[in-house]
Amino acid sequence: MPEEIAVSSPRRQAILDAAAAVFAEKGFHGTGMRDIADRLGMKAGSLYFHLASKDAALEEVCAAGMHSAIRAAEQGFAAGPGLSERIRAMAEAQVELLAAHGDYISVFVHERRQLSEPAQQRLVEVSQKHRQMLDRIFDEARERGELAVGLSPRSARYAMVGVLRNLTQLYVEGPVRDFPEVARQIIDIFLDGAQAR
Amino acid sequence: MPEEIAVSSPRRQAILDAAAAVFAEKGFHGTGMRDIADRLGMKAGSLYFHLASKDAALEEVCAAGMHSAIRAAEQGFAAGPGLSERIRAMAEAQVELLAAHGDYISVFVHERRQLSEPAQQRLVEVSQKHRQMLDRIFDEARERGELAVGLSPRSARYAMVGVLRNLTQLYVEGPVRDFPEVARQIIDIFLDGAQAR
DNA sequence: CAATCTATCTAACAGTTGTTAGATTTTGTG
DNA sequence: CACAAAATCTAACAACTGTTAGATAGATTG
Repeated sequence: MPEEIAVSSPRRQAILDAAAAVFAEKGFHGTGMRDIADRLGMKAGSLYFHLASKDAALEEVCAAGMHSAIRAAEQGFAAGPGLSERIRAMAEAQVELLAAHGDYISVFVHERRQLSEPAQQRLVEVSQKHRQMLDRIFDEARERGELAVGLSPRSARYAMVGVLRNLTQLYVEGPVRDFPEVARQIIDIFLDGAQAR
Repeated sequence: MPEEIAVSSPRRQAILDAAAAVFAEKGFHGTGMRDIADRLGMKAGSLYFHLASKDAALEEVCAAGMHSAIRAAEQGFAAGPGLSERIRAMAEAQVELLAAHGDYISVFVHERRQLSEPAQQRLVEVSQKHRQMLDRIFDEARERGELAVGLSPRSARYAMVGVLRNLTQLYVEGPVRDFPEVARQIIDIFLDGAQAR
C-alpha cells in the first residue's frame, strides 16, 4: 500500500525547486538525493515525506516546465491574429519564463529522455497541446497568406521549436552579452525568413 | 605510474563507437561501464586495457564529435565566397555527418557539460575553431553587403549554431517524416531571414 | 617449442546509490 | 500543558558504481 503524498504545498514546492536547480546543474543521473537534500539543509531520507521517488521528482519538474512552455505558447496565440505579433509575443513570454523558471525549462529540455518510458508517454500527451498551438498559428498564417511560399506549416513549426530551444540554450548556458538584443535578432531572422514577402 | 594506452587502433575505435552509442542512448551518468562492455560482448574490466577511465572515454567521444563539426564548418567555408553557398554546404555537410557519426554528435551536444572542468576547458579551446569559422563567414558576408540590415555577425552566428543544433536534434530524436525536405526549409528560413534583401 | 606480447576474464575493492522503517523533534490545537 | 499531527533525522539495506590486480587464454615472434 503506497503512502499518500500531498499534491501541493509550499514546502513541497521548495523541494521541487531545489530538485530542479540541481538537476539543471548536474543532470538527473549526476544528481544524488543527498545533493538535493543538502541544498535544503536537510537529510536525504526526509525528502521521501514529500516525494514518492527520484523519478517522480523528475517527472514533476519536467511536467511543470512543459506546462510553462504551453502557457507561453497560449500567450503568443492570444496576442493577435497576425503571425509576427504572435511569434514575437510567444518568444517574449518564453524569455520571461526563463528568467522566472529557468531551471524547470532547462531540466525539461535536457533531461526529458531520462524519464521512464511510461512517464515519457504521459509527457508527450501533454506536449501535444504545445504542438497544436504552434500548428494553429502556422496553419492560420498560411490561410492568411502570411507564410513564405514553399514553406510548409509543419517545417515552420520545427523551425520555431528550434528557435525557442536556441533561446533557452543561450539563456541557461550563458552568459550571452546583450542577450535581449541577440534574442530579438534571432527572432527577426526567423520572422523575415518565414513570412511571405 | 600510469599504464600507457595506445592512442589509436581498430579495436579502440570499436570501443569508442560502443561508448558513443550507449552514451547517446542513456546519457553519460546513466551509462555503466558494464553497459558498454555488454554491447561489445566483453567484461567491464577489460575496457581498461583500452581506456584510461570513463571520463576519458567521454572526453574522447566529445572531441571527435567536435572535430567532425569543425570539418563540416570548414567544408562550408570552402564551398564558395557567397553566404548562401557556404551556409547550404555547411548544413549539408552537417547532415551527412549525422548519418555517419550521429552518436558522436549527439553525445557531444548533450553530454558535454558532464565533462570535468579541465576537460571542458580543453574542449572549449578546440571549439574556438568552429566559432572562428562561423565568424569569418558572417564577417565576410557583412563586408560583401550580404547580411540583412540590423543583423550583427555575432547574432547571425548564434542563430546559425541554433539551426545546426536543431537539425541535429531532429535527426537523433527523430524520426521526422521527410527529414531532408524539412531540413531544407529550415535552412531556407534562416537564409531568407539573414540575407540582405 | 619457448617466450613474449596482446587482449580478455575473474573476482573483488571501497564508495555511492535510491530507498526504507522506526525513533525523534517540531509544530499546531484544545 | 497535553496531545496529535507534521516534518525531519538516524541508521541501515541491498544493489550498483568505476576501477584494479592478478590469473588466463590466444596470437606473434625468436
